[in-house]
Amino acid sequence: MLEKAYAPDAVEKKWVDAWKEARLFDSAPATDGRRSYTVVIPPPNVTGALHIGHALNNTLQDALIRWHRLHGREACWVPGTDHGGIATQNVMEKQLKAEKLARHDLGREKFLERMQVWVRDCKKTILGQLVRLGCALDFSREAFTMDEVRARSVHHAFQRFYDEGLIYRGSRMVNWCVRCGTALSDIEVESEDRKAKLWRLRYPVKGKPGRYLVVATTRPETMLGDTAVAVHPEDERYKDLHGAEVELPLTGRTLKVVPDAMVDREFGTGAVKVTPAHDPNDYDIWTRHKGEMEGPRPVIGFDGKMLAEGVPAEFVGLPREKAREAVLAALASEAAPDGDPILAGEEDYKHAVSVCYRCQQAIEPLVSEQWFMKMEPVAAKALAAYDDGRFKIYPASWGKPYRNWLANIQDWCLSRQIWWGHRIPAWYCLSCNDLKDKPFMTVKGLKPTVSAEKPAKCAHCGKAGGDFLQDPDVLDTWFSSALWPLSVFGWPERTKDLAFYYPTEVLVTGYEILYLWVARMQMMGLWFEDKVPFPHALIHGIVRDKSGKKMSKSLGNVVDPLVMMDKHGTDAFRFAIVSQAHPGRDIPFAEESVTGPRNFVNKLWNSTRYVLDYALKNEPAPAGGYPLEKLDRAKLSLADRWILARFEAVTAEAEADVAEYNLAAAADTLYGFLWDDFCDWYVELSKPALADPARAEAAKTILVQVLSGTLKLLHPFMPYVTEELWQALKPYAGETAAFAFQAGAPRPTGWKDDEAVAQMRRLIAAVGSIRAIRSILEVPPALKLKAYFMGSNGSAPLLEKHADMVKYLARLESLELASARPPRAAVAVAGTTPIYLPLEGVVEFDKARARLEKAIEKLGKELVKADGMLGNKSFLERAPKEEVEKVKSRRDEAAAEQGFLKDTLAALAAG
RNA sequence: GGGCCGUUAGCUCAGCGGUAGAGCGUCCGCCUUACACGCGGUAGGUCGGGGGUUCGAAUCCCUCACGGCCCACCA
Repeated sequence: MLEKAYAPDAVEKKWVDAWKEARLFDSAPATDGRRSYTVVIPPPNVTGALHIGHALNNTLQDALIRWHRLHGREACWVPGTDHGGIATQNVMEKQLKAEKLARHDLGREKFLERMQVWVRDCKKTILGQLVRLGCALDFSREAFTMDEVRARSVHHAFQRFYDEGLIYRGSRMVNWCVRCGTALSDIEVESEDRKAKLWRLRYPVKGKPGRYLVVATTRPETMLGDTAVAVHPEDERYKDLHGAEVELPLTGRTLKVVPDAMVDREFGTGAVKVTPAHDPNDYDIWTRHKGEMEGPRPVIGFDGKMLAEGVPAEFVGLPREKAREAVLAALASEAAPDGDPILAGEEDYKHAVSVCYRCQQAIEPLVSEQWFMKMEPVAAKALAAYDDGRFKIYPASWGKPYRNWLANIQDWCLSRQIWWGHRIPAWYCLSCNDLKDKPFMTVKGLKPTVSAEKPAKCAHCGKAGGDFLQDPDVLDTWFSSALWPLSVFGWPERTKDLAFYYPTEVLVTGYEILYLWVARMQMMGLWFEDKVPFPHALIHGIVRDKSGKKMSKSLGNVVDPLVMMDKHGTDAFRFAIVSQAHPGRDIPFAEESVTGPRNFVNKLWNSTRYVLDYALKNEPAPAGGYPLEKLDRAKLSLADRWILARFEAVTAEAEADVAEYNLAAAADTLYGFLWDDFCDWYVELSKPALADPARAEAAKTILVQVLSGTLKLLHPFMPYVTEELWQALKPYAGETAAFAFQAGAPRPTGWKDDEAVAQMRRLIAAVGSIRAIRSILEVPPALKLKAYFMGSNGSAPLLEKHADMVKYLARLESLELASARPPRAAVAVAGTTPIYLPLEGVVEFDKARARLEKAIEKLGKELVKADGMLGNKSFLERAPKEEVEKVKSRRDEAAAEQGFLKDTLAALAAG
């Protein structure tokens, strides 16, 4: 016997333990021909606890895994975590900072040791949260992007790309994060609108006294590194200055004036100072005018401070921001030859600043030596896979941006100057490479030997057993993430797992990492295995706070999933987020949104209590339970046939929704079925049926089977409560599986029955109509009324046949056929058939009038509309016949009902 | 500067070519023996504006407005 109320805590704990004990979610390659259904988790970074976005992401995956396991696939959901590169290193650096330490105080080795300890704890937290959320993960397969197996995958991939000439070392302008101390790839840079100033600087033109070239800049400190001034080739104002020279203030250096079409004549002064060492555009200008101007002159170092070389002593060593102030001060006091200051103006200006996606600090573009990967050939494969439909994105609207990104792909900067990550498997023979006291980033022409271990001999000089230095940098964390669907199955080894589980089925993730991760997995999978790693990607939105703002610690609007689970139960919380996860939409999460689902859990609980305690009276289950197969269709009641048909239809609907990854729609469909169809109508109608020995057996069977079937369909969304309830129903349902997970989905029963559905719909409407009248006219709820219907066609035969049902549901004393309209009666309708409710002495008629008039008016509008359509020749000729029929019957019903209401009104007035 | 998404009941959102829906909230009435985390009923929308296609448009096309996101080298 079930407790009176559902207690989530105890039940959840019970099943977590039982599932674990049974190793329920462990998977092995099937040998009986069953297909795999594989999902690899987007490995959370080991940066701390999971947030509500993870809860959404993993609930969706869990629902898919459980759904397809119920449908007979060999489901395998691979858990794991990501080492998380810069993000994780930053977490550790913050901890160190609290201890007044920097990573260099510890040294690389000690630092990494500490990281390992942190990672161990963090994994435990994360995996514990996933378990709590109910995730059906195969923990025997837990992987980490930096464990030994994954390291082999990474080294192998690097080696192959290097051998194929796709990975190379080169000098480029890269996005440098001064705070994180590392280069970043282009997609790790975000742009942020910031308030700034636009300053005007006057550069004196050489040989033309009194002539100045005025440049506009947001970064005056970089003027120290200027090597040219650019103007538009067609700009009349400056045509005479092409090839002229200007003097760079504060330094006395000479700059060339170069014409370049990139310059916008409308913006600023139409003249641009060119700093090829610190601006990507300027760098490009230099590449176009190499013979005409000096190349990059770096003035800002990797630490963000002004360099010594070529910088006036007063600025040397100043951080960028301070240097800006100092340079501005100097330019304001520095007089040009005409006596006026060099600094000629300042205006407010808002513009996009490139910032680091991990620390939001302004990016400093710097030229350095880094490892890059040439992406075009790899992207071409992914592009082809997308175009020919081997890879599909849900919702499809993400396809265009995805495609666009691949089509315009840039080389990928792979190396990071941090310690936490896969060390780049490149070694430098000290005979071939002069590395004495030089930062690798500045050494040109290095000759690497690529190898996971210290190489036996140099690939360049062939010297064996020499001294080698391993590249100090690590790989972009996304490089190992990109290999995830391969590496978790042991690739490049030809493992049985790889053969059975790869390619995986679907990748579920948020759109913020579509390029960073999804696209790269596609590229890697196609390049190495010639197969898409997953044919489908389900791209969900971001969970925001209830006002639509992004959740963030600094805003203090973060919702902790654990707290939600504690307060409302895991199932209610899961159902709340899934029902809001409409394809392609962000989710504004309000805690109140868990209330409905919590009530639904309660509803499920009590429906099952009804079936067990009330319908089955807690009697022991007969051998084999109450199978549907034993039902004699000819003996079923209308309600029986109706609920079975509805169940069949709803099952198909939910299946179609899930096939399109529209889990919110599936959840909604099942919610509505259980609550409205099953509880509000079938359960109510089963009460008199159970009291009737001729019908009791069928009612019991249908209650048990439909409810347990619905529980199985809901199990992917709310695993705990459905497990608990399904277990209780199991013997009655005649099921033998140990857990709901293994119980199999409801099979089609063949109970399609359009007639029953149509008839039931009619009777439900009739009951609704009677109830409405009772309620509006304030008939005391407990009072049973007499009712009469008339006619021999329309719904009359149906009412006659199912008078008991209507009587029970509408609280009628009697429902009989009458030959004449009873006096002083209100009227309800069943289609075109009137149901009269004599109300003499029961209510005050005045109250009914206003309401009747309103209803008559409303029906009048409907009639006008329907008549308009039916009077329209084009409609009659061109619309499908069934549509015309629909309108006709709608018109007839409205006309009939309006007639009854008018009669009623007249009758009331007469009284 | 491109591209995408959104604008539907008081709130949060479904629906996306055939009479406007759900949940929550409102209001009225009910402790009717599974459930007051409940039951029954009720009010509330010219589906952002304007054009067009169609027998018919919230749903398709164009355009405008207002939000939001993504991409892009305007100093």
